[in-house]
Amino acid sequence: MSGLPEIPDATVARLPIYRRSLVQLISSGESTASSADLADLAGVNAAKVRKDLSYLGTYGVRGVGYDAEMLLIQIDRALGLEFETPVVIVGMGNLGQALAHYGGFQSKGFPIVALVDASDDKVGQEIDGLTVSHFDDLARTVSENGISVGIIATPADAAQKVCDALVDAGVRSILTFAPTVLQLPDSVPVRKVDLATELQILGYYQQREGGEDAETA
Amino acid sequence: MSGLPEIPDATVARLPIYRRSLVQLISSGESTASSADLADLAGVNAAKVRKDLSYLGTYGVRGVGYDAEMLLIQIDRALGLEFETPVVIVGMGNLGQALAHYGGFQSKGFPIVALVDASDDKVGQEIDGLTVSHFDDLARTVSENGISVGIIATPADAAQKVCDALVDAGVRSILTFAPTVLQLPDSVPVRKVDLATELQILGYYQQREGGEDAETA
DNA sequence: ATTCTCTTGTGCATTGGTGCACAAGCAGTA
DNA sequence: TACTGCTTGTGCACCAATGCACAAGAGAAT
Ligand SMILES: NC(=O)c1ccc[n+]([C@@H]2O[C@H](COP(=O)([O-])OP(=O)(O)OC[C@H]3O[C@@H](n4cnc5c(N)ncnc54)[C@H](O)[C@@H]3O)[C@@H](O)[C@H]2O)c1
Ligand SMILES: NC(=O)c1ccc[n+]([C@@H]2O[C@H](COP(=O)([O-])OP(=O)(O)OC[C@H]3O[C@@H](n4cnc5c(N)ncnc54)[C@H](O)[C@@H]3O)[C@@H](O)[C@H]2O)c1
Repeated sequence: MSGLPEIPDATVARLPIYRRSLVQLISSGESTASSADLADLAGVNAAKVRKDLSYLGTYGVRGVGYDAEMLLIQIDRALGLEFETPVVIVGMGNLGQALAHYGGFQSKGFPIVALVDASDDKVGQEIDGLTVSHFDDLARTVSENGISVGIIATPADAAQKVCDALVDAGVRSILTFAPTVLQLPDSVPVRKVDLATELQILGYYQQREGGEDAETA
Repeated sequence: MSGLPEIPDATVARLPIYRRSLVQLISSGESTASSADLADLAGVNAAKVRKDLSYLGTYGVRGVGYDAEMLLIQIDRALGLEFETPVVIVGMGNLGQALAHYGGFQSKGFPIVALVDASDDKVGQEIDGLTVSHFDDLARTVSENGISVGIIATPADAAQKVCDALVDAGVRSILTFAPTVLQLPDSVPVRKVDLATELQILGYYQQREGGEDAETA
């Protein structure tokens, strides 16, 4: 579809960090950003920054750096952030409600436009200006609102069912908090956030305290 | 300290998934687990499972598989899960409160034993059986409770300060939700969970919808 | 004892990621 | 125009991770 040249996974995972760093530089008045500046703010090697950015095209100027505004536009284009991406949260328990209240998604281009739960306790309730709708109406909720991202915040044992329903409803990518492996078509990308897993990973490095790092990929 | 042979990062990140799969097999009555079983539940390649587990030692039996209970013990030993690891949450806003209410940490060996905030609105409040203590008392809170993990759930601009305070207080590893790069000594491992970043990564893969995967590392 | 079946453990080739080091090239100055 | 200072873009060598493929070994059956 897009004529872009295929960006390595490791690079894609860093683009949002560069973006954040860049926004920071811009808001502090800089109009150009060098790879060294970005490397510093992003906590990585400057050569890596340059190689990563080179996948977007040749937007740097030797001897000067990158034009900050231009680079931001290019990163946004690569990440598909030119347009807003509406999100639905499924599962309005502890976590789902915290996510619904969080303003950070809206401001980053991912407005939360619908909330869904299966429990009668939750359905109909108003949370942060949105009325919780029923899981059975998911397909309609998704299509009516043009939703393309689904966030799963249900217990693990409901996650696969919710996942299937989201895919059927036409959601194009999924972010899950449920600690379980989801089965889904290759055409729908998933990211998993599992907090207990993160703590367990820390346990390993903490145990052999003494230096090795534990970078989040 | 431990005479263990140094486990690759990629393997460490998968051990918690194997652990979860193993617990699942055990609770469904299995007493042995083959690499194929585990691979299936964990959503990875069977050869990878075997190579990963081989870093723990030689606990499999050819023709049979792994003794489930024994393997669980070995994974727990590698991850330092033999003993409970007390946790403090700093920042009792939306997210901090959701985390405090979540029972999953306790049951996975990471009891939340203290809650901290800097705002007078929050300090003194009781949440889930714990009284929120003041940020200025962090050092005492950490040492009195033998806390070794700190979770940062404050806004990004307070995160570095909180991080420094946690390290000074003697915390041995950190999990942060603040969307910012933290500066801290190599001896203290960190893991970062950044939800906006996750959504942006999904944006890339969604844009070039058509097959490439987007595995969480 | 021999054979057959099943599963581990690992050697090896391949792929992906990292970072050093340097030539290429722009801007500003004289 | 020629020179200087700075920063990009990338070739290259290294290291980590992946997964195929197979020999080695365990147990069951005959
Ligand atoms: N709360 C946390 O801080 C936290 C931390 C780490 C992981 N998690 C994970 O996040 C998930 C949610 O956690 P939580 O604490 O919010 O749980 P919760 O029990 O508070 O909320 C779960 C919600 O999902 C709803 N639900 C159940 N089945 C559903 C279905 N089929 N369709 C729609 N909604 C359904 C329930 O009605 C409930 O409102 C869990 O998988 C949990 O393991 C939560
Ligand atoms: N809520 C979410 O769903 C969500 C999602 C993604 C990321 N995050 C990130 O998690 C962090 C917390 O988000 P939130 O929505 O809970 O924010 P919040 O504003 O609701 O809560 C922040 C809390 O931190 C406290 N605080 C501020 N400075 C402090 C300090 N120095 N020491 C101790 N406490 C301090 C505040 O008093 C407040 O109670 C933010 O960095 C946010 O970007 C939150």
